[in-house]
Amino acid sequence: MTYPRRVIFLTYAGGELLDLVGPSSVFSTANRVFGHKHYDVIIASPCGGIVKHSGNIGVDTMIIEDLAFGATDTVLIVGAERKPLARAIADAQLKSALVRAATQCERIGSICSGVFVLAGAGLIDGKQVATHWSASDELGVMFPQVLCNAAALYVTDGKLWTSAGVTTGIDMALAMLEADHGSALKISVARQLVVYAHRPGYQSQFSDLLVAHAKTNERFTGLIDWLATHTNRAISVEEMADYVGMSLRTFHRQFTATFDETPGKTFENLRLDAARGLIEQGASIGGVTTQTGFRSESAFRSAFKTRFGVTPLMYRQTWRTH
DNA sequence: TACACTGACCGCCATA
DNA sequence: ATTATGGCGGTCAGTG
Repeated sequence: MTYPRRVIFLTYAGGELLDLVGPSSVFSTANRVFGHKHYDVIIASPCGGIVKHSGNIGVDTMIIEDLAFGATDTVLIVGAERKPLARAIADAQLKSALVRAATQCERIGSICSGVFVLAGAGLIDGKQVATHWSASDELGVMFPQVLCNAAALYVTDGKLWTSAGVTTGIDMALAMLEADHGSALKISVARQLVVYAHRPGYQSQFSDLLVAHAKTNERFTGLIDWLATHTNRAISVEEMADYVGMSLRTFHRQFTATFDETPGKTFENLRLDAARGLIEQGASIGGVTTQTGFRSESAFRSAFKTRFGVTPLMYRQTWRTH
C-alpha cells in the first residue's frame, strides 16, 4: 500500500460548498490527528482555477485532465442545486473522468445530489445508492435502473460509496477513514469535528424521513409535526388519537399501517433523537431526561441504550470536545 | 421479592 | 359481500 492515499473531489461551477468542505475536512483533520500526511486531498474541476461554488464562494481547483488516477485513489463527486447539477451531468470531462475513475481507482462515490452525475455517466445501473429523501423519487424516475435506498445515511456497493446529504457525506468520509485506519482514528477525528458536525435532534435523519413520509400521507402530516416539536414531554397514544380525531383503536391501526411502526415507539424514537442532539450539545443526563419527558433517568438510560447501543454517559463522553 | 397499577399493543368481533 | 371502524379485553413491560 502506497501512502499517502489520495482523495480527489470533483467539483464544478455552482457545486455545493458544504459537500466539498465537510468530507474534505474529515481527511485533512485525520492528517492532523495522525501528525502525518496519510491523505492527499485534491480538488479538481473541468477547467481548473477558481471555481465559484454555492454562496458565490470561490475555490481553487486543479484541472481534471491533468490528473492521472491511481489504484489507491478515492474519487468523489459533489452535489449541487438543480441548474448547476444539470450542467455537471452534461459535462463531457466530468463524465469521462468518472468513467476512468470507476475502473482505475479504489473507491468512487458521490455526496448528496452528486449521485445524479454518477447515474448520468451510466456508472451505477443496478447498484445500491443512498440519496437524500427529497431527491429519491426524482432519481428513480430519471434513472430507473439505479437501486435507491432512501433510508440510509450512506451506502457502499463494492467500490461505490454514496451519501444521502451534506452531513452524511461527513459520516461517509469517517467510514472510509475507519476502513483505512480503524475505528480509533475515526473516533478521534469525529471528536475533533463534532463542533461543526453535530445535528440538532429535530433535524436528525429519522425525523426527516418521518416528516417526508407523513407529507405523502396527508392524514398524519400535522400530527408528526406536532410530535416532532413537542419531544419535551410524554404524549400518550390516546392524546395522539384525539389530535387527529380518531378512536384509539383506529388510530393505532392506521398509524402502524402508514409508518410500519407503532405510535408509541415512533414518538419514543423522536424523543431519543432529540435527547441525542441535546447530549451532543453537552447537556447533562438528568437534564436531558426531563427535557425529553422520560419518567426517570434509569428509564431514559435503558431506552437510549436499546436504541443506540451505548449508554448516554458513554455517548456523552465520546462527543465531548475536552 | 411480591404485588398492584398503568399504558401500549393487538387479536377478535360486532357494527356502520 | 366487502371494507373500515371502534370497543373490549387479554398480554406484556415498566413503575412505584
